[in-house]
Amino acid sequence: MPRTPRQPIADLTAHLGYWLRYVSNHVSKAFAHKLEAREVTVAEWTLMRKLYDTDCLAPSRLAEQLGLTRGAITKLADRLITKGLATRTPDLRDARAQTLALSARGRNLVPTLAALAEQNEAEFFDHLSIKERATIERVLRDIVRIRGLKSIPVE
Amino acid sequence: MPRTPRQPIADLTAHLGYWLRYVSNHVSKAFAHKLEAREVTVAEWTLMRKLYDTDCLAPSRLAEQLGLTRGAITKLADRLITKGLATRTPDLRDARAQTLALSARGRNLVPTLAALAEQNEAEFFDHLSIKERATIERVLRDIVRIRGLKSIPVE
DNA sequence: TATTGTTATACTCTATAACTATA
DNA sequence: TATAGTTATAGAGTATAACAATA
Repeated sequence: MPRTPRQPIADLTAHLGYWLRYVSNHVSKAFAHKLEAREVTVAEWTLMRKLYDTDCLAPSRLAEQLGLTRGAITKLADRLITKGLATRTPDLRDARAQTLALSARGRNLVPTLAALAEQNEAEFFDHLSIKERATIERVLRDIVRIRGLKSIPVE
Repeated sequence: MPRTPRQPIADLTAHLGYWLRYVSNHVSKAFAHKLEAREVTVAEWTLMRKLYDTDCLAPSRLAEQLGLTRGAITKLADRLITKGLATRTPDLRDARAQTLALSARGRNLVPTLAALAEQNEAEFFDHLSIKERATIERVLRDIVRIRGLKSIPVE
């Protein structure tokens, strides 16, 4: 049975992008699995982590800083509020504005989740030498800088 | 206004997992954008790429090799078939079995899409030195090997 | 009974666009 | 008219579980 001739093209595994994605996907999935027991998703964690550092923030500020749309922030915030991990309060000076913050429970949970993040990091990268680690971090940071990448991804 | 004390925890950007995900997400998104003009998604491309190398394959084989469920393969295959890029034919020896293959049009399209993948790769990684590139690829491959990662991600 | 594949359902993540209530 | 936020809708990506046909 004749078939259309196959033009030789590069092996997928010849691409750095392939390996990057392969490993990144697994690291993320493993982290998501660790978060599951706490009923928090990776995207929710990102939002919580940001609020932990800033105390409180307007949805539009969060959208900018996390590289998401305002609608996406609303949805994530809704879920965190439903779970009792965050609060939404109206701004007194501008009736259009809202402020998002962690609830006490949410704030208390962050160190625990951060420990899971550390554990995940260790599982995947602890065997690397200091030098390897430095090279990778530098190269990845360079790509972000050179390509002017915005938006913070989930992790 | 007193608030719950903030326990100091590691900066997100101290994690390799963070940078990996950051860059990987952008590389993938840029690739998805390139594929858009051809009306193919990244997951569809992965399937097409696999079929290009194997000529044809049963859904269950594809599921194993791409690390997806059979249901997911059915859905992806349905879309490719709707677009005229793949075909599904019953197996003559086992009436339960099906065989997926690229259509002539699908097969002809693969080199074009592969060129887009190359272009994407170049945009993000061309500035790396040979040594940097080798280090990263080796480290990522090692992680896959050491951690025994399965499943092929999209890209 | 085990296997192959499909279907039904659901959920996360994210976007776009329309809409509401101010400013 | 511009801005802040929400809501509605949609679609990719993926999973689980139930199911039909066949082995």
